[in-house]
Amino acid sequence: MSSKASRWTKQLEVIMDIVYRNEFNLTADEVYAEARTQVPNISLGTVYRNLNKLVQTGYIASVQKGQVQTFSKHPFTNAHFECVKCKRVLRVPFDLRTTDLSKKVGMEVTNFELRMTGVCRECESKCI
Amino acid sequence: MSSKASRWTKQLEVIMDIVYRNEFNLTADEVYAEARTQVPNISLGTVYRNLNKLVQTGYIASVQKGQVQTFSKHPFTNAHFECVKCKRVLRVPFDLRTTDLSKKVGMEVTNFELRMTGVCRECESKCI
DNA sequence: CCTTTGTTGATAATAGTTACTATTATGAGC
DNA sequence: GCTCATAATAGTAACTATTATCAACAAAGG
Repeated sequence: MSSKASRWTKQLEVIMDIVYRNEFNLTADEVYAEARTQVPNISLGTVYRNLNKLVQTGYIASVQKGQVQTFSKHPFTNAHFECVKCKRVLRVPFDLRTTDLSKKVGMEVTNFELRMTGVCRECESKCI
Repeated sequence: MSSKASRWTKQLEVIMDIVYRNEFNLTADEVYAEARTQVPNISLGTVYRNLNKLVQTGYIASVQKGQVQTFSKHPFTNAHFECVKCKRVLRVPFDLRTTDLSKKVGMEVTNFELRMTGVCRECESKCI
């Protein structure tokens, strides 16, 4: 149990709400832009702080895309294919469960991402 | 086939060699430090340029760890568990083949990484 | 040779994220 | 409600990893 009491702020609520209302992965900047419509002078640092807090407490999940961190309410179904040529990241369907992974690694997996790399169909056919 | 001819330079060779001699994933900085012992005035930009070139041609693989990109000769067996508390990244054994993945997604998968997140055993027992 | 063009080193620039600090606001106990 | 300790905030600077820029260089082919 943590020794430091966590406080429920307007900002935290707004950020949590944005992630939960959204179906897809959001970057911190996207959350920031959305949050500013509700709390005009909210700071980007606050957005990062609260997003990371929510990840650590397990309320939301974080997935790395290239060099940017993204956040979503979905703690699963994250399989991506990244093209080494055009750098695009494509979502691909994949059935893999956190419960199965937890058993395999012997630790509680709350989220996962399967990131594959290669050359996408488009670049392959273009012979870039 | 590419239209621009690629040249085999001393720097490219040194960088390729470093990655191939090493069993584990290296950051660009680590490759840079090592490369400087052989080519004292090599530039960090050159290291990045060549590492990315090697990734694109498929000679080496790149795996994202947190916010840093790492490079390795292993194009497979990349399963990691990242703790959301202590931020450590642990390697975990996992059997998953690129050939099987290629079939599933319908594109040639040259490399993949299964990244799981959760709370590691140590942090779990400490109740941080 | 001489031209073309890929590569390099040095450095500036960028992107994403975190750290710092004075100020504000939350919430537990009165 | 009011007080007070302190967590959280806004604003901004700093930091880290990576990429872009560019003059100088070097290899390959006529």
